Amino acid sequence: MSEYRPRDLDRKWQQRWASSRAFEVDVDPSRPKFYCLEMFAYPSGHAHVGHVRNYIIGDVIARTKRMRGYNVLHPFGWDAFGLPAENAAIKGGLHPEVSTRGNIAHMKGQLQRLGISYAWERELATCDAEYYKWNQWLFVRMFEKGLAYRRRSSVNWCPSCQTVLANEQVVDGGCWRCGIPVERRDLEQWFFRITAYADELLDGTDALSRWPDKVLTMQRNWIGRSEGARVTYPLEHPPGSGVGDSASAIEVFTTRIDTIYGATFVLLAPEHPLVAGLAEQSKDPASFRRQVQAFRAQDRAARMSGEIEKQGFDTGFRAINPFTNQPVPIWVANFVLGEYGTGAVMGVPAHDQRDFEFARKFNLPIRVVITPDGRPLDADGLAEAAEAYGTLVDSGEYSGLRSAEAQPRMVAAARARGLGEATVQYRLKDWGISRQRYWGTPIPMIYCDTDGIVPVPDGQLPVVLPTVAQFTGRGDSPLAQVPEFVDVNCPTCGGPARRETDTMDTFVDSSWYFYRFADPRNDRQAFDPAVVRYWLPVDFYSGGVEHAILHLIYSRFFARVFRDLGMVDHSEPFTQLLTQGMVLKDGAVMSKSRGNVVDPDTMIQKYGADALRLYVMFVAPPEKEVEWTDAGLEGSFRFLARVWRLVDHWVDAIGGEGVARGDVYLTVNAAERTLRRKTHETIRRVTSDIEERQQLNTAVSAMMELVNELYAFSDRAVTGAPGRRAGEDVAHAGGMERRETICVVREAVEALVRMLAPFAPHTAEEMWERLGRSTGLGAAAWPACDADVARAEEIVVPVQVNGKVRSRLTVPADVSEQELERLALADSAVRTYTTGKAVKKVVVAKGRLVSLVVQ
RNA sequence: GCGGAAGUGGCGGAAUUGGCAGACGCGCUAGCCUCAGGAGCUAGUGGCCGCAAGGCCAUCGGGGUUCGAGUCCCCGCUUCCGCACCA
Repeated sequence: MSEYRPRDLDRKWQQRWASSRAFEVDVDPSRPKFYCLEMFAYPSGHAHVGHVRNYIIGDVIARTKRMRGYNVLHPFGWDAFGLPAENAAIKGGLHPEVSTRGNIAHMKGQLQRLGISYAWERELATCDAEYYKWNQWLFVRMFEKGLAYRRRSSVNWCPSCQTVLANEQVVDGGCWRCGIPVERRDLEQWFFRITAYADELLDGTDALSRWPDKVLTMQRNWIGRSEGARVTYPLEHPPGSGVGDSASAIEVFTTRIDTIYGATFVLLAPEHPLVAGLAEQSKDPASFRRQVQAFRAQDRAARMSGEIEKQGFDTGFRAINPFTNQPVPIWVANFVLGEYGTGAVMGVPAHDQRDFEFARKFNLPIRVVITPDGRPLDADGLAEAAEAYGTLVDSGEYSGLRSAEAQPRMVAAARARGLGEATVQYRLKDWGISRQRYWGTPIPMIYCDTDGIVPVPDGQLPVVLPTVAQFTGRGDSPLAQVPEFVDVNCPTCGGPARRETDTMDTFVDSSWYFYRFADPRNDRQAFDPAVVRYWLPVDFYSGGVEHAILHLIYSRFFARVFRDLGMVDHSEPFTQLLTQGMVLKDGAVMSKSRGNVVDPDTMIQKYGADALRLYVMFVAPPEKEVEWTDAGLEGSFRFLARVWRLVDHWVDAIGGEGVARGDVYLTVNAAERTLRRKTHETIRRVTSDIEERQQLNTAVSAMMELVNELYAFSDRAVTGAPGRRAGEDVAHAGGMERRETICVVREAVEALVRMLAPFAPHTAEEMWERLGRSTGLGAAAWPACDADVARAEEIVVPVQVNGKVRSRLTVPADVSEQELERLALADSAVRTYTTGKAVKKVVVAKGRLVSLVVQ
């Protein structure tokens, strides 16, 4: 009798996998490939069980696919650039390079102690020059294609992180990382033209059938495509001098041109370019500017608190509604967004709730021009705006048309007069990637007074991040303080020039790392297209839902950039996406500051890696949030020990390479037949739970059922009695079993050990070895389900009378509907409910149920 | 406010196509084994009534469709998530 000692097994098998390079793979066109990937990790120092859950999910998939005969690529790496390491350095700690390398070493050890089957020879870190060189190379390609460009614009600035943030990185008005409210700053920045792919990124979501709807919805909303029109409102009296001349009209964006006859004012965002000019020409420029300034200052605070009160003021100027030809007042309003559309809107109070509130507050006229249900609306009696589509009224020649008919005609009319055109507007904006920080990829650009902006020639890449000794945390780029870095000769004219000193957003690093994994040591290219063609796209990708927009939309963008560079031949990089739920402790997300982290190493020390792996898979479906409990982990440990004892009990009888002769199954008894059925049914369930349904929790419970069945069977086999007998110790089976019993049990135990391998690989490998199998649990080791065996020959069919189950019939599985009906009506328990009553209806669901209606 | 997902025993969860609600595990109870048990084995464990056989009720609440609803439809409540003046 041997004891289950997981810690010894962990060590033994982890060493063996490493020395045999068990998980390293190469391109092999003769085998189907499977690329299994978990989002790589930011090396924060310590992984807690919440992080680790994701890697276990991926590992179960990877190990299963490997056993199913796939050539499985399962790599891991480090999203190693980023602010926390640099911030720690500012606080007087270690250089980011040193702390990052140390954190990587520790976290890698944690993953290895979990027995995650990574191809570690492909490990990469984005802070390696061999990696970020290709960030720079790609940046230059994008610059050449006009996909990377520089412009001055108002950007999000995090005062705490001392850097610019992309729109995607602003959450609830605050920095995604530290939560501090962001400010607006005008800065020269590099942008990636992701909007060039807006339509494609949106349409592409339809094809992502194996992504969660939630993520697709979030991406669609983020892209925010809306179709409408730009319409020009000429100024009533174009100012005769100065700024006004070139800006003698206001262009608005609207999705509801059908309501334009109801436009009774025009609203400008405080940031609108025309505002300064109007202020200049106004009666009281100082007061005008003061009010604009108040709105702009307000914006920041308002973002945090949510709703702000609508405010505005009349500029005193008027514009001409191009459809009514009537002048309407121009107001500046705090709720009009400068960044969206044209920064100006037409105010249609009768049919837009915001305009309605604004008009009521400032006593602006309300004109009804749409009747939703044909019944006239009274402008004075409106309680809220009538936003629904309907039939146009009081709209000149368009009166009487439906909204949908009117819109294209009105756009065409505006266009004919040069006062408008149909446009599509996106919420998505170009991705600002400049960061005024040190610990990132240097942007490979040079500024020359003669030649302007010049990319670093490919031959001079990588632009290596210089070692900086002092981190001050001041608001300019640390690289600007390194003269040896900044001062450079212009690649074109050779004269003195300056390097760009900003670094790239780290989301650039993570937008293509999954390609590099296919060919991680290539020093001539970012990757060999032929190798990528074999491995990509990623078949299974899992990670946190917090990347639903950020990383996943950027990666989809990069895939298209590589495609248009001719380097990949797909558009979507991730075929299937799983967003795993978080692990909570005491009802809250684990975090160092809360002090509620569960350390995987502590758990491994106590129960072994396999118990931890199994518990995390068993506790809930992968995408659900779970609450950590130590008791649950103990339960999984008990299960593994139970399996261990089972194997221990049978090992002498079933061990060795003996192969069952096919005909032995012809003489099995009833108990043996039941066990065989359970075995094959379990294979079917576990296989589909892992591969198709990704319900890893029910895969585990199916195996638990098989173990329970094996225990019950062992009891019978031991005692020779048909039923279970309390007190019998299954550990003393002796060697007296029938040949049939041995074959059936061997079949069951072997299948069990194999199916357990993805979840509890160390325990399974050890048991497999103890069973005397010379080949390990490698390729093609997955058990096969015999559908004929899995199918029950007898089934129990419930009989309902008026919707209540009154009897159960045990019948052959292939019983006909007629026979089932006959048996049901003849059943004595059923008859007590049917005698003296009329059977009005009989419904037979073949093989499932009989339902009688009596009266 | 808009959009999405969800609501099932004491707890985590299962029910795959509209067909026996509560698989599996945790916890709890009892028996066995044991020097001992925080080990193991066996049995029980949604509620109510009943000695029992059995019956009734039960999947957030209320309606509906159906022979049959946790599952489909309508109304409402609650929770979580995302978006949040996007014109």
